[in-house]
Amino acid sequence: MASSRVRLSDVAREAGVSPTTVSFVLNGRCDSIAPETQQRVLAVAARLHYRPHLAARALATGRTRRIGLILNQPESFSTNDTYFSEVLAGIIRRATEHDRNVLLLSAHYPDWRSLFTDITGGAVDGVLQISKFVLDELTPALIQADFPIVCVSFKHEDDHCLTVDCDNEQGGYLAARHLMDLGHQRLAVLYPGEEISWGRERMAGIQRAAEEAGVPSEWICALAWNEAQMPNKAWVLDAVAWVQRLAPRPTAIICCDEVRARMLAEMLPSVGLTVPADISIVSFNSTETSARCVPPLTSVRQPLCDIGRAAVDLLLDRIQGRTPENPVLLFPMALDVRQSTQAPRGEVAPGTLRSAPISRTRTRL
Amino acid sequence: MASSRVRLSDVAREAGVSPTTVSFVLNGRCDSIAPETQQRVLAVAARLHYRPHLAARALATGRTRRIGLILNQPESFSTNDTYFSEVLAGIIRRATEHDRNVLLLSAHYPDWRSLFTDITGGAVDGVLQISKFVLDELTPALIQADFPIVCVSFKHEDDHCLTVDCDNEQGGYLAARHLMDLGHQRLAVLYPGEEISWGRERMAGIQRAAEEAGVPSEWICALAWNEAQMPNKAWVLDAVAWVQRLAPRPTAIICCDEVRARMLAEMLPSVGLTVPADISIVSFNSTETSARCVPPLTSVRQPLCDIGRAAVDLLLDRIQGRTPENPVLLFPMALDVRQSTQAPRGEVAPGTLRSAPISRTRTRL
DNA sequence: CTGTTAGCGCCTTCAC
DNA sequence: GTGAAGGCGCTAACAG
Repeated sequence: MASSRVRLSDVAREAGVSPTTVSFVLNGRCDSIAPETQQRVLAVAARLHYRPHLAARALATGRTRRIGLILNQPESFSTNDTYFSEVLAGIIRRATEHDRNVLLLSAHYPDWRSLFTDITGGAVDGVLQISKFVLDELTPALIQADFPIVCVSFKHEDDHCLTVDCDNEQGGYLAARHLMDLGHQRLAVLYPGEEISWGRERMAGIQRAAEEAGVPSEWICALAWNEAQMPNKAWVLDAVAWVQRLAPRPTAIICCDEVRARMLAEMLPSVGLTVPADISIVSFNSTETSARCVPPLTSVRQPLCDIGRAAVDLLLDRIQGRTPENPVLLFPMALDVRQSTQAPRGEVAPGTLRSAPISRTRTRL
Repeated sequence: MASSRVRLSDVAREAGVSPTTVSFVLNGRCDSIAPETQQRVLAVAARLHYRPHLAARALATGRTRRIGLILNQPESFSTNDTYFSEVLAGIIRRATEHDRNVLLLSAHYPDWRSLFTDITGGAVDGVLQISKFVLDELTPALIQADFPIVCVSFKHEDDHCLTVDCDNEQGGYLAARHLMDLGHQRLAVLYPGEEISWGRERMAGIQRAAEEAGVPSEWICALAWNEAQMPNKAWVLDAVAWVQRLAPRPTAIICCDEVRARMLAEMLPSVGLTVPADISIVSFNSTETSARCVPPLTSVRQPLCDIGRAAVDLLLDRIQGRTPENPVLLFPMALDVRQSTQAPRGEVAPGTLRSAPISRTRTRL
């Protein structure tokens, strides 16, 4: 049974029409085809269990109806960092709605060139890249080759590049502003450094809040991690030691990564610092990871699922040649206040700092 | 620039050889080609930035070098159930090692037929299916079409079907045995019912442990959830109420799902039951989800990443026509004892039950 | 050891 | 409204 594949021509012959007609009917180009003929073709196709051969179609049309998702590392999934998973869920759902499939492209390719070769060799019509890539050569190469690409949650140097991201500057501002409203003035910031766009931007927001509150910028101390590494306990331990060494000790920590924030919350008590009594913590992303910490972490939320969906939309537009008026799409962030933040003890009471109400409208630079 | 794609024939012409030669060189069939010619071809290909067109190759060879992963629901990722993510990480890594890509196939297709059409229409060379499918028609259809498929973490009716799974019966046994060794005799079991293979099997293991310990099977009470639904609080609340109504009340709960187990641990205190003082909990999977509960959950672990890897290996073998001697690959489970289990108060002391040491070698039926 | 040739299955611009 | 014909880029027999 099922000896050889049923082809378009088989359907045509069986229905007594030409291949063209069948192709037209099956691809919706049926404006110019007798309704009766359409019915017949459809019926025959169904009866024969005709299934178009995707590779043949792709060869003929130059389109695969597939989009690629570049993974910096397979562990992206297993860090218990649901950030990635939630964005992915949005991507998959939207892609499916558009009748597109998602091809996972692992950066664990032997080298970036072979990945580049596959991508531009017709594996997919376009790619989504989440997070700054470990293989720094790939992105510029794709952009230069004019291959459709959308950067998700990070900004490429080239402003021209399609991007979906959050307003990280605002996020940083929200976090710092919340703390300063509570009376905190000396802050420790844990972040991926200035190389990573969201690290840089969040820090900028934090500094804007400090300025606004009249807090000297030297009171904001920052420690950077290596974003190429997965979160690990050793680094967080070092960070804790670093915080302890600071004099005067900061009364609050802003940690730009959820997994590390949780580790932090777990480790601080063991060095005698109770959260939030002795030290407050603000985290980012606000997925369940934050909510389920002990104590539940105050966290800056971003609409992860929407980001995934928007990225797909943008990419498909680009693939179809439509250039959006604005290449960079920014989503707003919001603060989820939980139990990891409170006023510092014996510090300046809230309200004495010079600052405008947090709900004030702000302008993006 | 980059006007039109560089083709194989371009390389051939430029190198002064035939397309065949180029094809051979580029595909490793170079046993029969002068080393010098090879060098020349390779050099030209590199100079011209030649990149083979994947669709064309797929059309000619009938192979895509892609494997599909059928997702029952995009939410698979975002339930904070790292189970799926960890298996996926294994899959991706192994696939990449074999120079294969993973195509995500969402069950959110309009209907299972269109998914079937894509799959058998040459989108992928074979598929991995994790968890029993919501669309029950797809799997049998693929199997009947003799399309390469590997079932991961569930068993299809057809024993013939390639499967990678854990020894769930053993897992159930380990969980129950641990509790009974502690002195528990009345157990509540939360599971997906007998329809789901791992539910059925774990329950069988639990009952074997009960038998072995001389515990009457009526003392093991089970409540089934609907596996087609994502874990939700309402169900867990009902489950808690159900446990409370049982008389005599069980002293321990075995919950076959990690997310629900965590919810359980969170809700029980609110009805006056302390874990583990009043009631013990054993969970499954033992990912970070279990470890980070309050209290950390005793849990039955399975080698999730290895399962993913093994599934890929099995599928690729099948695709290449190699039929493994044993279609079903079972991984052993192990028990991670944490803080959610302890001896019941005022119950029979450990040791009085008739049972062999847990380390005893056991035979699979 | 290398070149010639004939598809792989579908799409699509043209005439009819 | 429908059919004929060429081509998408690569592979793999089969000669030579």
